[in-house]
Amino acid sequence: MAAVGAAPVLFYQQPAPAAAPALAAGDAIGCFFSPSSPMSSFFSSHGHGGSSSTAGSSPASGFSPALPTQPPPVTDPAAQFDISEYLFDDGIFAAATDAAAPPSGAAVAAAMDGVGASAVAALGRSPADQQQQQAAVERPRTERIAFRTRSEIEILDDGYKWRKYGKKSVKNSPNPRNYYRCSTEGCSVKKRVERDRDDPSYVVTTYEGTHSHVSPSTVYYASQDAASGRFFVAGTQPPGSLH
DNA sequence: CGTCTTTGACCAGCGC
DNA sequence: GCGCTGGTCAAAGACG
Repeated sequence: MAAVGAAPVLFYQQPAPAAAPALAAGDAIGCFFSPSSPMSSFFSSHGHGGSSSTAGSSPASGFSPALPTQPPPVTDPAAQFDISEYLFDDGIFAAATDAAAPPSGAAVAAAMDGVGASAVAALGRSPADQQQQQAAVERPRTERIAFRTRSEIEILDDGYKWRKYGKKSVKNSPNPRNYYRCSTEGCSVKKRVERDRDDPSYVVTTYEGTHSHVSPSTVYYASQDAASGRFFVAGTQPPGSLH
């Protein structure tokens, strides 16, 4: 399991672009969120990663395990945050800050793939919320996953380009909920962002659906220096377009 | 000028 | 049927 690469596993699905080209010995291809992205820091710093399936099946699954484990540090203090809880399709938050082993990339991918009971994540903790969650479970399944993060900023840069399309005040919460849609043409992924009603220092981000494209800021590593072990960034295009 | 945000209106689902 | 609530639409304005 790669230390990075959770991002494409989470947010990428078929149809895939052109298959990755054959690699020379020592080559490695990987990706992670934008170097300036706090999300990249999250995924790599926890050391859990993405798929390890055969290269070439899709850019989302063809990453070598031999990847750098630490992207450039996030220097903007306002952009730094602590991931606190993951929310999977059973609607249960799993603490991450104290957990020795946060959920694996495979587990997250499974949640995003809708594998499991409901594929619906509800944020409720009160009885009323649980009723809402029950209702949500009975609605048509949607790939949805939520993160509860401690952050000063609400908009966590996950590498994708989002367009805000709505803002709504939510019952029992003093904080409005913001609605975003992936601005890439043909991609219907949505996300909701709101401050936690109990602790405004936390931001609850809920992703719905899977991207039909790679992240615009995905970084691909084209080669690895044998002596230093460092990777060379090839660009922001899928491996198949590098030649 | 193109893109994005804002914000009020509208719609659908649900409970009573 | 009615009201409440969450989610979405779309026009207008802001911004680079």
